Amino acid sequence: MKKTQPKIKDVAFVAGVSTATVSRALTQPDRLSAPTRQKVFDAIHSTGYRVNQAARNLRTRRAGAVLVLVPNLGNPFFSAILSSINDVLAANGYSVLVFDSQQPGASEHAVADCFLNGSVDGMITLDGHMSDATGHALRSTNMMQQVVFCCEWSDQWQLPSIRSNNGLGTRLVVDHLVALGHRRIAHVAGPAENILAEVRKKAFAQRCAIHGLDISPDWIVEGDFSLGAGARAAERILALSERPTAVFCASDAMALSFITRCQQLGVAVPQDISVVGFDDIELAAFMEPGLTTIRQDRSGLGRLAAQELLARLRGEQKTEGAHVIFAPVALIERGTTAAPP
Amino acid sequence: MKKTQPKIKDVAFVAGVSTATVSRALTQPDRLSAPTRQKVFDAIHSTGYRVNQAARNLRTRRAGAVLVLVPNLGNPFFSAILSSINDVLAANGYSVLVFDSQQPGASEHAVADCFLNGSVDGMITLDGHMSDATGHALRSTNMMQQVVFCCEWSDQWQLPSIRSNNGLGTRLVVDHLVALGHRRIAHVAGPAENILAEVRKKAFAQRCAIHGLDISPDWIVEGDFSLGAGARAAERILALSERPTAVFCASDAMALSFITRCQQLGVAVPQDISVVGFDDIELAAFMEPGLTTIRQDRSGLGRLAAQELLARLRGEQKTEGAHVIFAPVALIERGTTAAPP
DNA sequence: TTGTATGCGTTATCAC
DNA sequence: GTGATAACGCATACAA
Repeated sequence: MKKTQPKIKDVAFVAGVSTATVSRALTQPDRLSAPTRQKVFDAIHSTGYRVNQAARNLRTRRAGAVLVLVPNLGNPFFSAILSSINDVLAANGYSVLVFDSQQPGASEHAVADCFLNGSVDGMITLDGHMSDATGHALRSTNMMQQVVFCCEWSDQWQLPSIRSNNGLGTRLVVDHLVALGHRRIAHVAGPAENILAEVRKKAFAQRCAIHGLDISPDWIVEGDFSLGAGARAAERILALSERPTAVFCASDAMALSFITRCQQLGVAVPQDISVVGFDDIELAAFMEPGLTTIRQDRSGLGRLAAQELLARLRGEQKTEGAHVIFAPVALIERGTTAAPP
Repeated sequence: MKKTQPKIKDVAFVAGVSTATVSRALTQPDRLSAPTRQKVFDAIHSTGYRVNQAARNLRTRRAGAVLVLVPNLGNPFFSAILSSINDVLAANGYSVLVFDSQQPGASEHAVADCFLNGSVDGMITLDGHMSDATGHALRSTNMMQQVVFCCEWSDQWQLPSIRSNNGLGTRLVVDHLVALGHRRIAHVAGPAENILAEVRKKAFAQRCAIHGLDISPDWIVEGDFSLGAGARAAERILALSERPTAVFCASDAMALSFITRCQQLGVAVPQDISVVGFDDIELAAFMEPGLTTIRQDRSGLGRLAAQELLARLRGEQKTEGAHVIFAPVALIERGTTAAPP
């Protein structure tokens, strides 16, 4: 148990050099001669020295930390992405600061504060909504270049965005169902204000139109991606006089509870009605029947977002405005889709 | 777009006071007269001043940040706890730094570094394993008092621990099954080196003994809490010549996939075999039949851990060593348990 | 109650 | 290639 943490001065004394040299050994080892460099490293080792981050941050005006804004940390879909973001950033020496954007109280200004007080070098946000407070804070600190959207995005702010190819995913779903012979397809959408819900719903309508399908307004049900929403949607859709033969749910969670409610109401999946999800959460492969769904590359989304941000933090990425990178999606055919009854 | 962030000196100039007064207005407003306090606040507002965290941290030798160590961020069970930890800490002005302890590369020493370089004031760990590197770093920085276990824990390090009452939960399960008439009960455990797995397995054996049940060694199957493990366990248990009539799975994930595999193998739940889980994840209520399980108070666990740590950071909590707080558990009876065939 | 002056531990700017 | 030294922005002991 040491009295106190050794400082750079102590290392310099032990190594018989100046503090400047020790500092250089840490940040730009090439600029030192081999022997002195070795002396310094030995001294660092023998003293057990670690740089004081606060002092370094103060001097360099950097934070060595990145803020990740997650809407609902409890949602496993997001936490998987957070995990891969964390991997990449940690491997590059950045700390990851997490904020839950859904949390009522602090978040509104807390995010802005992180930039204003310099405790963060950049941000990856999984939340397509960006508050004005945040936007202004980014402007006034010239931080707009160090913000990356991941999964969700906002057209209001012209920022780089890593996202799944939602349009393609939706088209794969419709094409798959049409190929099976379905002509009456329903859609359980996400919440109206959500960009993903909007894009998928629009792509769904367009693709149906291309196939010449008539989609009744009753067949478009608004949900919120949650388990509860899927169950409620099932009740509404199964009660319709003209019942669809297939349903495209905008999330696996809604698809799962949709199917459960069907079973409870005596409707067989896929014999009576086909169901497709979106996400390919791990459970999709472990239910019976397995869930046909669109796989999103969650770890890829996180990794790409982290790499894009890293490039910007290094000043490499010069592209201005909305730079969109699409992560691949794929249709995973399992047991919840079949030919219509 | 300002030229540069205003500093405390600028505020002092505008308010017509000294920098010390501005600093005091921020940290101990009571010690100022009402009028000067007002002047300072006005100046802060008009200049758009924000404290520079790095400078403050350097001066106060605090970080204003807490490290949360999560084994597998992608696991929804942990992320739900992380969420409530985050809520409490954020509300108290602490940033939350997240680390994935399962991640192969950095984590081993990265955690220790956080303490050694002073970038963190304390830690909540959801991982019962604490590396020696971390332990020594805690010792040498006198940080042992600012570490709290949550969910999992380690008897090796005498530290405060917030945990569910795993023993009670397990007893509730056994009693429930026995009350239904079961005498042959299997257990799908967690991985051998996991403290939760160990505690639940031991409690299971003890409670079965109290009820006079003979538990065949074949009926204890080691898993790893994952979906894959539940399916594998089902295959093994259903193949036994002397098949149990009920199974207690140490996690809901294993229970889910256990049930799915049963269905695939033509074994009906709960008619042929009863299944109980542990955790009460959200999905448990949205499957058919609903999963009988032990509810853990995830948000409570996180909240209590955060509060315990906050008290220690404030220096209030004087209790030394292993201070254990049990979060309540409850048996949630749903549809996967019934009388034996 | 308020102001003055110093130092927190580093890095960057000069010299040499 | 290396050393002396001045910031970085804030909080606090001490004076007033």
